[in-house]
Amino acid sequence: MTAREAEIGQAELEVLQTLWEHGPATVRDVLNVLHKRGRQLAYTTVLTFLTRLEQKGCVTSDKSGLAYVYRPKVTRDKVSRSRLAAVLDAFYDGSPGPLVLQLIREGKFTNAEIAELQEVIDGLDAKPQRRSRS
Amino acid sequence: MTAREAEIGQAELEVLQTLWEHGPATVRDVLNVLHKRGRQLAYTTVLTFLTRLEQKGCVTSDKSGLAYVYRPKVTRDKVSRSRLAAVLDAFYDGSPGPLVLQLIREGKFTNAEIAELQEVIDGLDAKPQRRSRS
DNA sequence: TCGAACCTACTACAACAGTCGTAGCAGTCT
DNA sequence: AGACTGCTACGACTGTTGTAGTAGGTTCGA
Repeated sequence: MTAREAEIGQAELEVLQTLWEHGPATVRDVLNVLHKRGRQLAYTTVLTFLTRLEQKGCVTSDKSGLAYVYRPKVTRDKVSRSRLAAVLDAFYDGSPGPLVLQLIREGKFTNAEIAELQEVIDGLDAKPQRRSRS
Repeated sequence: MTAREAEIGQAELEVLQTLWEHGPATVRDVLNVLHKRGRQLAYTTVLTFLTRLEQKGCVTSDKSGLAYVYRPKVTRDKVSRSRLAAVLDAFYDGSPGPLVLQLIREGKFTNAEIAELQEVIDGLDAKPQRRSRS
């Protein structure tokens, strides 16, 4: 419970994402990335988000040179896991089967993904009750 | 965009869930269900949530008899879809493959689910580029 | 018919999220 | 040294969410 990832807001998350993607960055770095994406924000707004993220334990900062450099303290993987788990608990009774079925029904998977999935699943040695190849 | 499901708060969602599970209900009905679950809320709090959900277009109400009866206007399916899509977009680049792989890696699936999944996937006629049977 | 029980409408308020402005400090260029 | 530029600290404001109280109407049984 080091970081309360659950309480990362939408806009805060955007900022955190740029850190995950681009590594350690200053406020201005983040701002530039966001601007490039068409996200118009004030410098101080980004600063606020980074400060709040730091208070929440999601990033650290150290002053190297002129400005503070922020770097993520929680991994993207961890946050995604907990977000996914939240949706899973709220809507799929915590079990991922129905979730995947829904994704399949919606045709979200590309053929390539389905093939890959097939491979991975076959690779799992989970009760090989109906596997036809070894 | 009839209903802005994105903006349903956590507590509001709890209320909406009871409507999905128990069908049309009055404020008191919902309150009873929640109390049974150990969720202690005031009557007026539930009323507030239902009122807000109605403003957001997520439920409808009609006065049949003494009290208003609320019924869901958005389906659970629709909301779960949009929630899942949000996580998908934010963390998995919109493609569900990696998401499922993560679930598998975490061992979230039971063996039975994996078997079922296998079945469903095999049943899909997705460019059978590596299917070995049938 | 009178009171208890129940219902809704309205109001309130704290916390948080999103957004930014101002003020002041530090380094830099001329 | 003075002017610029860039950075941070702090405060502020709005809207939303979670939570609830109060006031006033309606219904139903005694």
